[in-house]
Amino acid sequence: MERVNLSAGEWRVMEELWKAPATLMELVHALGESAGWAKSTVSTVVRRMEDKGLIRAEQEGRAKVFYPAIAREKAAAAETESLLFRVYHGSVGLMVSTLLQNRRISREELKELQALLDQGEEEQT
Amino acid sequence: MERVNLSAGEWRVMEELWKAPATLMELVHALGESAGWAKSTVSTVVRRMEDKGLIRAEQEGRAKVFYPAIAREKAAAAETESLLFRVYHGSVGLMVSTLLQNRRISREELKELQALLDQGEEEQT
DNA sequence: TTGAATGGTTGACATGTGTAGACCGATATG
DNA sequence: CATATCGGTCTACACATGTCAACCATTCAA
Repeated sequence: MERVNLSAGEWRVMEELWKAPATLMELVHALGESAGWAKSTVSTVVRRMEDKGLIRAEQEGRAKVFYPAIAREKAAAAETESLLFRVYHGSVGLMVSTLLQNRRISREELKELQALLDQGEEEQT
Repeated sequence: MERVNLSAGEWRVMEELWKAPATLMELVHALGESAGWAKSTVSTVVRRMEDKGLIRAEQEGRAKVFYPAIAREKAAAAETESLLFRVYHGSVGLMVSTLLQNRRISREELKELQALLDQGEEEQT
């Protein structure tokens, strides 16, 4: 269970690659639009991420195609756990309560959450 | 609604100050034990935090006493919201579901969460 | 009076991250 | 052929953060 902890910029890149693997130039276009990054910015971030093993590249014709090397769920879980302990000392209740206090949550979403909890209860049995 | 976003080190300091306001030396002792920080490390981090307005100091006798300048709930909420959007695009359901998937949650905690949700439902009415 | 404790301040270095300009070779196209 | 585009590398800078050693002035106890 590796300790992945992505920066905001790294998340942007991963988001693209989780949608679909892409060449550097595809990333340049996507992130140029969505993040306003210059080509060299994209390139640098991508290179550093490859060095770290967050993504990997495969030569495909003239261009390299980049793939995520970690699953989105894994990265999301790692970030979330890290925050859970740093901020809430591991208390899920506190975290969820904060989450709920800070928004007007829709009736539908409440139902969904309750369903999630019920599911958790069953598994426990 | 200021954008507070504390680093891991800053959290350690704030944790101490949220327990109770403290002098630099009290922080040095506490963080020396809990974090293994040298006196100068504590001092530097504290100074930078004061510059940023995260904490404020009041002369009290020979020593300055440091106080948190932001509430814990505010800081916690800011971090949580930031993660919620960066990682889950704002979906509370996804976030909670990840949280639940990653642990065996106790029956009591489940009850608590359910109570939280029920409360949310009432408010909505 | 001298040495330890109190209560600091300063300057410095390493690493990670955000950001990009300059440059370069290959290829496609007018 | 010239030149634009594709696909990419390299170097560099700034700022935040983690980390500390060295230094200093004041006070208090032995």
